Amino acid sequence: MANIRDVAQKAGVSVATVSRYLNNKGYISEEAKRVISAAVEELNYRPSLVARSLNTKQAMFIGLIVPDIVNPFFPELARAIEDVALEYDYTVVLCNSDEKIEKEIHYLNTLQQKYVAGFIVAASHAETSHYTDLNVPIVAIDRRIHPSIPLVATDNREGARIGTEHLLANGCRKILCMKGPSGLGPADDRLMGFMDAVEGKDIEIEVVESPFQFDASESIARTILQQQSIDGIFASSDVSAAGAMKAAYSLGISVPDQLQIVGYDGTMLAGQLTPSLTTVAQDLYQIGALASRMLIKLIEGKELEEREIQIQAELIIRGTTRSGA
Amino acid sequence: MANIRDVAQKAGVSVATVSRYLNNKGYISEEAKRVISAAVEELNYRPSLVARSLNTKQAMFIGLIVPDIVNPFFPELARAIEDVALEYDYTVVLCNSDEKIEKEIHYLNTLQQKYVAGFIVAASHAETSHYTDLNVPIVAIDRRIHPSIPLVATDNREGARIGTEHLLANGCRKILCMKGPSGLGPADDRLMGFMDAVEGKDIEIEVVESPFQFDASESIARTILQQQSIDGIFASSDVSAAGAMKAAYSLGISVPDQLQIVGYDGTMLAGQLTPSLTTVAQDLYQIGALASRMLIKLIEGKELEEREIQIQAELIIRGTTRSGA
DNA sequence: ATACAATGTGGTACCGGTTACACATAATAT
DNA sequence: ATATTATGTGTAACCGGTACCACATTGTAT
Repeated sequence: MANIRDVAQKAGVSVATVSRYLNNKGYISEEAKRVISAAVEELNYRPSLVARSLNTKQAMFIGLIVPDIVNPFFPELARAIEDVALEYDYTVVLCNSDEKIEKEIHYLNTLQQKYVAGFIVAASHAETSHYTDLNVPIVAIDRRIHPSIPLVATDNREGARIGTEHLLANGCRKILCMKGPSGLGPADDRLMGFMDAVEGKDIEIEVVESPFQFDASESIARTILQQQSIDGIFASSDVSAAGAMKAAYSLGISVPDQLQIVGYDGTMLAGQLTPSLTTVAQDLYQIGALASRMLIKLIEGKELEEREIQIQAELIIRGTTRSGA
Repeated sequence: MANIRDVAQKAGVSVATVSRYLNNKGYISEEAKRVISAAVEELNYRPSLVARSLNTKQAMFIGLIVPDIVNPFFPELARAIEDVALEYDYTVVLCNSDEKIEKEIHYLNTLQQKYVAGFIVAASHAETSHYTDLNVPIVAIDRRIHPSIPLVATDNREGARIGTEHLLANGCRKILCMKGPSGLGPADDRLMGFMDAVEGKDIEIEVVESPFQFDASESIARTILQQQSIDGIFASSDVSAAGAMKAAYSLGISVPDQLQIVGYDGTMLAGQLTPSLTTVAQDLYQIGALASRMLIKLIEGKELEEREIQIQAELIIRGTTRSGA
């Protein structure tokens, strides 16, 4: 593989001139451009990005830390981030944290040793000091890490309110709220939104905590559906809603006739279920894309107009509630 | 940030000794180890992996090229690859190709400029010259790229045969095969397996090509279900099967009573559908893990015992066929 | 005519590691 | 006693770029 000195020699100029040509900075004559371009072509020269990074102390990639890419919430986010990164010639490193603090720290360290340009993180901890004293730009998605760290997320409280109102409007009178893990910002916010909607109304409610996992959600829902006559479920994630649908099915409870269900997130999964799931959709692609653009701005040293972006959640009415098809 | 010279100075030794210590190669006295270790500790020194890569011409990461991480087939694969990579201190770069040859080439080039250690690729093309003359190790998953490139995949023909036999055993007499895009190795193999199973039997069949996408699959299935009295569907992917389930539901055809459906892949999606989908499962995690281990062997210059690994596919009987729950 | 900017180019130190080579000493073999 | 090997360490070139600085030349303002 040819290096910059080979190119300089072949073109009959100095390496400094070649470097200027490659980076399009400083003065270069048209003549020099021509000979260098020809030499680059002839040698099929590609600059070593590693050597470049050693100087600039910045490699053209960004670290994406998510709990688990298998959770259908994250692939869409990852996809959007990758699309924007590609546009700016960045490359995305995928890191699964399993919500374990040691894994987060491991990746933070390792990637910094590789001169990563920045991080996008869907964190999961109250313990955040390892994020706040980083010397690399970072953007949080979905969950707030710390007031000092820019965030892109949806208005979870409002979204949950809208979703719950929909159940109410459809006549539900005994509603189960499957809230997410407590301590997790969005889960708490969604619970608040749920409460906002039911408060002061003549509605029976039941709240249960359920992880963002299918199997656990199914069994939790099954237990409750067996004991009580629930006519509406507001689930804090599509995965939990899917678990609830399965539980209802296995108990012979028909959806949406006897039981109406609203999910949250607007993942692909929601649309692929049968009947398809009414859900409070977050525009996951947009969240990812905005976070990515934000991070790149920070990397480039630009100022952010807004440090926190709230996306509106939108109710998508489908087959698990009665006003849907 | 401290560098190796700082450490050497603080420890009162040369940089060569520090380097030997860090890489655990060559002779180092216990005394030297102690003082260096102390200096490293005190300065909180982390070696620059970029500087290291510039020498070794190899960065500790591997490129993963998939058509689209949003397709539920790939996250599980990616997860497995990442887990194994982590074990060996590699880091995974996620690349979505959208099945476009230019994007594949772009990533191949860019990552080589970054001294990527190797690639794992779920390719999608007949055109493969850009893969074969790479000077970096590469392993194919799911789809064969070229006889010269190691492969980890399942026995698609056999898997499809087993899946189809199951429909036959359950009494289906008019079966629709939703095959994948032609030209794609696994899709063709699965069609062959389907034919193997129905050949010579008194069965009516119908074959239609359908992409691995939910919406398209749904509308294709709906059209055919409206026109013909199908009692069994063998779909070449879980996503297509999910589309077919939705189509049946919207036409008022009950699954599995009037129509039985078998999917393929064994993705999480299959288990989360209602009723849950009988599917020919590939052990996606294992495919990913094996491919990852294989690639790392190649990177380390070791010989492979086998250049092609076939995983057996396994039928998981669930709710969309009658012998299931 | 003189000063000063704009344009263009080259030499070389530097980023932070690795490693070939030289060299010294201690232990073992002949 | 001498040759040989094992152990331990340092010097400096090198990986392949970037960028500071010096230096020329040409154009323009005073």
